[in-house]
Amino acid sequence: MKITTWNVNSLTARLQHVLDWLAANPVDVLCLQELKLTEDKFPLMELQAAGYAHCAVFGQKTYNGVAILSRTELRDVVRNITHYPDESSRVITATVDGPEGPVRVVNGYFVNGQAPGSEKFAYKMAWLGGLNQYVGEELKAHPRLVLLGDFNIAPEDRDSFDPVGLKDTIHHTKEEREHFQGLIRLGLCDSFRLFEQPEKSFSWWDYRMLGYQKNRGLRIDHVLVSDALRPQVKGCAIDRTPRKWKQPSDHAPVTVEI
DNA sequence: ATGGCGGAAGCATTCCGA
Repeated sequence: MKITTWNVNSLTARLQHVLDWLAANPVDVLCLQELKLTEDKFPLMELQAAGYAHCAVFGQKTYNGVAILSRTELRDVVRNITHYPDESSRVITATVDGPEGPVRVVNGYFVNGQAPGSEKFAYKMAWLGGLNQYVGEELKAHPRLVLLGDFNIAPEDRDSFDPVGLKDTIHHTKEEREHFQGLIRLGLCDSFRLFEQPEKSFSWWDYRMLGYQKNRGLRIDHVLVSDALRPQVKGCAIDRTPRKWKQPSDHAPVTVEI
């Protein structure tokens, strides 16, 4: 089965791109971030017509918002993370049935953090602590687990177009990378790195300064798979195609095959 | 040194993203 994560930067603005991409890439599960809409504005009819009969939505006006779209049933949906009183809609969790058993899918839009030392960075650190605790508990109950989404963390220097110039700036700090490793230590692995990948593989490029054209990007969208799922992962890839379309999201979709 | 683009809210301009 194929599971994709994609930060669409407004589902209202990007619906046609999502539909066009799904028509060409009929994945089983699509996890979206930055919907920027409330659930009553979610384009359920259009997505159901595209084959995604089961949609779990955790929306919010203007900012944030996440959803899981599936061809098959979604069970035990959880909105938000426990142990952290987050006012933003950032995490939605559901169980889907894969060919070799159920898969727990945790879809997150991680806090951006703006700049080290800022209040928003402190929020990012606290939120990441709450997320770690939440995912640890989910893993105990559901060993076959995928944690995916927009992590807003470039885990290693090779995940940045300019690791020297951007050293210790947002997405590149030791503290953020330590939190990423904390998730790995729960018993997860970065599925993208299980396979040979092109040099300078990124998932986000700034709209400004011809970021995409110059491949000045970051790899901040990730699919982490649990130790129980790891032996059956067949591939993980970033699809840069929709980033070349007119008025694209600044993020590319990332797909794992299990 | 800074903003550069793009979306939302809402109608001029600000906030926010990464």
